[in-house]
Amino acid sequence: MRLSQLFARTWREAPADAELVSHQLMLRAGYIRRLAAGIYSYLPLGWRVMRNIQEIIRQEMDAIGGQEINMPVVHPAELWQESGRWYDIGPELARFKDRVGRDMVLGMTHEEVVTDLARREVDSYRQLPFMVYQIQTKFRDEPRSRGGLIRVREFMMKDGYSFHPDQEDLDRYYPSVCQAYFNICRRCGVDVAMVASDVGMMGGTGAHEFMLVTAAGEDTLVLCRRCGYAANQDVAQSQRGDALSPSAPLREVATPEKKDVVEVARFLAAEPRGVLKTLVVVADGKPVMACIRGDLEVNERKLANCLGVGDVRLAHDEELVGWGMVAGYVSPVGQAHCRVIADLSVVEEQGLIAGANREGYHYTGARFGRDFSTPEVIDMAAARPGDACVECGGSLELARGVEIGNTFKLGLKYSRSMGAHYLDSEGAEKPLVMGCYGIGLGRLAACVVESHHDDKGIIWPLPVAPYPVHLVALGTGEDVVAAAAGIYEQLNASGISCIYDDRNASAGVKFNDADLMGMPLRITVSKRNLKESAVEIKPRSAESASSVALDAMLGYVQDWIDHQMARYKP
RNA sequence: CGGGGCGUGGCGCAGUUUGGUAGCGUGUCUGAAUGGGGUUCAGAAGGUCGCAGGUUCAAAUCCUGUCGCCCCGACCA
Repeated sequence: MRLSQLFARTWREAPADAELVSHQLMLRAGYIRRLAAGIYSYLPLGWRVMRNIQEIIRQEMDAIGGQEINMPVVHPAELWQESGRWYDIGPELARFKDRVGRDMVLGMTHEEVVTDLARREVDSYRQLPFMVYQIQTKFRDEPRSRGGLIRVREFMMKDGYSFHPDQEDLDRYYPSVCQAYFNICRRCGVDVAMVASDVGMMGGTGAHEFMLVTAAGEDTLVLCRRCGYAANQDVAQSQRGDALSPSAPLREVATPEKKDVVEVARFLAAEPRGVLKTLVVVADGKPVMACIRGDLEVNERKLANCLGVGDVRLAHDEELVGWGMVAGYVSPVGQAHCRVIADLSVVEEQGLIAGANREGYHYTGARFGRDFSTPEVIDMAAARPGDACVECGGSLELARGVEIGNTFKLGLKYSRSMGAHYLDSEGAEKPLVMGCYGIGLGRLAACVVESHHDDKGIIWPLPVAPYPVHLVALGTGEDVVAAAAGIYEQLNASGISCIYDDRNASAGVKFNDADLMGMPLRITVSKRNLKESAVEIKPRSAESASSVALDAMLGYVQDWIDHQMARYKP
């Protein structure tokens, strides 16, 4: 491709509203252009990256028995009503009516459609298991898109769905998908962490996310360096430390104006961890007292999952009043009206400071099982850095991550609600057991850039680079132009695709654009080198260039490419 | 949806407080010189100042409304 003809231009400066490096560089180098909030076009260079990523994904999905299909973008609402998500999902599901007034949706994912396919096609255990996947555009009307390609509304996703006769078969297959995901990310040059994750709106029995660990990430991860434990904070477990509070009789003490944990603890000469923190949350419109040791925070996602509701929120002060509660002095001690749920951290404590359910007073010496109780003891604490790992006791760390892909054991959620059955070898009707597996391609591309750039531009790993070679002709002398054109032809004839900077521009402009666009190998043709019958070859990732004889050029490039590709081989 | 901010040639910005009919850098086009890290000189094109009302002799500037975009939060397969 001649750069003079390439449909894209580079920008010297990034638009002011692009914050992430990947966003800035992909805009500046002419890979993507924004059409609307969270909606992007891919220019030729960007699309070549996407096609490379697609091909890697296809190879890895095919390698684990995947069969590529393509499902519609537009779905009739009835399918989503059958699964229940028509009612469960809010405005991020784009809905519209067709010309005859029929409700339709834009597919944000394809469980319904693929389950519908499966129930029509599958009758017998002999057809199981199988996995189908597609690479296709999705639309989710996110409340807030951000970060360039990291969080968008319209996006290309690889979504795969596996169907199994039973849970054991899904459990057997699931690790091969995870391995394929590691392979995909490694071949794209992205180092990912597989973390246990929340099952979210998909429902199901287990899930993992594949995360690029980066400060630009939106999710909080809990990691143990010692044993490799890794989980999204929304499901992460941790040890809370031994109970310390001494046993004491329950006694009411005056704590005027002391409402929050820190104030109360200080007033009574105690530590925050000697206080029983009681949050009143609203779940399905009803109040629940969530009790946790004072030094810990509640993770609302974990709490909501334990309560079996979509989400919880803190109650407003007016709501508390309506329920006869006193803000700052709420407590499970001596009250019988409100559902109480307790974190594991409070069970062993012998004498905690707790609210007295009246203005200006707390109890000391409150003990679980004696002064208050609930059958609902759960893990709702947010893991903290430095907490002990539940697996090995090592010290946990917190990190941020970008979710590139996810894997879910869906189980029976859709086959039940949509009636997808098969007959087993005994002739008994059984529901299909499903897994589903997603990867965001644009997000993966952005993560490659986040992982591979310097202050001058992108540094593409060879397998995803739009072109392996960036050929630069310096000056407009006839000999240089002729030599460069010859090399261009030679590379093309050898199947090495190449971007050829044939513009009448100065060396600085060409080098800067080459660095910005980030092709792995740069070949420079100039009068200076031509005198030695040589060209200059420089890997984008290297500091300096090598002089290579003209007649050795092709072999050098081919060897370099082969050597690089070997690093990324599955 | 809550909080904050921004809309002025392709991109980055000034001008808005104190109304007087739009400017700088970069990019683009033409010509010339230059030719190893965004080179130089000369000339040129390109803007209903997001949109709609209103105030005024006069609005980028003041008022009202509206749309779009960004950041933080809520939300998120």
